[in-house]
Amino acid sequence: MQVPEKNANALGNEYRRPKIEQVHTMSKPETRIQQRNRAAILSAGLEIFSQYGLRGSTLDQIAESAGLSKPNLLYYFRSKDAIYTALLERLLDTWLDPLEKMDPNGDPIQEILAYVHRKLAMSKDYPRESRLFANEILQGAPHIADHLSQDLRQLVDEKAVVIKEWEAAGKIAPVDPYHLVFSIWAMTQHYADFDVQVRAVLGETDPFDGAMTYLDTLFRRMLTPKADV
Amino acid sequence: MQVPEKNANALGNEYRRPKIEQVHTMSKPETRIQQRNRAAILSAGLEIFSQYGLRGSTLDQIAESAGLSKPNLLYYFRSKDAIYTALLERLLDTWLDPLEKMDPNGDPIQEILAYVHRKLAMSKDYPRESRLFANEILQGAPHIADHLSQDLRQLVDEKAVVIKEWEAAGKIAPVDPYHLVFSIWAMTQHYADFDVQVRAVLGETDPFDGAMTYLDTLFRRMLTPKADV
DNA sequence: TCATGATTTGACCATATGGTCAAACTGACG
DNA sequence: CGTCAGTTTGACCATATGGTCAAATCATGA
Repeated sequence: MQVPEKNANALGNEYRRPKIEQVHTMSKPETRIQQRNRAAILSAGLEIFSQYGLRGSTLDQIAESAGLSKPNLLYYFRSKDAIYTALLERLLDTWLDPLEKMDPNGDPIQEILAYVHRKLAMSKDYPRESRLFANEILQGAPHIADHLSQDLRQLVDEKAVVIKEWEAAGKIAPVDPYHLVFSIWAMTQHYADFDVQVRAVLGETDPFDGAMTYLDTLFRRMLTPKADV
Repeated sequence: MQVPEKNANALGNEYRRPKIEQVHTMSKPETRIQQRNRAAILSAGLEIFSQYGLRGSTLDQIAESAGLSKPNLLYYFRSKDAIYTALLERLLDTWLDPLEKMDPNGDPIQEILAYVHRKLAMSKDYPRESRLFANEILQGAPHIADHLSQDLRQLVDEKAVVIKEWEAAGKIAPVDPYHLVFSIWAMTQHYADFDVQVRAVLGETDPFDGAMTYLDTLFRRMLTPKADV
């Protein structure tokens, strides 16, 4: 499966024959070892990539962190890039999930606050994922540009409609729904991505306690419709 | 090499024969050529580093962007790191400036909004600087950790007091001043650092117009004290 | 014009790094 | 036990990259 690649395909190296990808595509079940090692590699990749970025990370680092040899890594993933890409793709779902969960039929302010809550929890519980993502976007999102203008955009468009409906129903004060979403992303992810800076300023104080309170207050005040309307 | 991150790289500068540093330190005036080339190098460095990060950028890239040969680069800066560090240090002042300008004697809400405005303008006009900074923080701020817990922290502490006084005077609604500052950083810098994402979602629409309106509304609603107080 | 220091560069080096490969090893199963 | 797909690795390679250096070129002021 992955070995029988017959490197004889000395044709263009444009697109290499995926050794492993076929395991997925061609419906061969993963062995226990494969599962374990792939998981270990992705975990190690997350750790390293989130810290040093794609170009700043080396296969040796990842290999060591995964407890495997470098050639062994490349037995499971065709290249460094493949590990990175696999991570990003897996991450994207996780990333959109909290927004997807926002329920059009729930109480508007509660729904938005719950979304903020979920996002902040992600920053707290998955800071490496957040940083990996941030790094990718910072570099111009070369690996996920499509996803952004497809899936992400579509989802946000969809939720923007919902928010506008809430506004029309007088359930929340008027706001630009897109910038509302941006501000939620910005403020919640800030606590993961800029963690060192936040902690440098706050000292010993834990950022997340105060953050939740603050964000709650912020969005409540901004979104609560004026009483007289 | 990047993991080992041996001795605090700030210290490692001692043992080398600084060709250029002496020009600075030893009070020798800069020649016109020096000024021009140093400026070109810093400009090129900003361009490249902000796009690929420290490790992701190469001297050759910077050299080409600066229109100089690689050895010539190293005639003006002792190392790649030296260029990066020089950039960061120059950037720090610029970065703190908008907050410093916040006037304790001005009208509270106006002052805060003006600060937001200045920060957003910086994201718009100096996105490369913003990204360079973001990248450094994301990596754990290895080159400016000190500055953060010194200068930055002190400045924020100082302004936090001012904000608390405004609050005590009933000029603004109660808020945690630290998280208020964080939220301003987060939301304004988001438009520079996550530019691709924002644009992927907004399509053709210019982000900054809507952003200013939105942020203005947001902070006004959050900070305006309740009428009945 | 010439001397002298500043500037520039081609050639070069050591190391790091992504990736390859053939050979060796392992484990599950008939 | 034997087999063979699946797994692992030591040795190796090509290239990229940060950095050095001696020699050449240039600029400027006496």
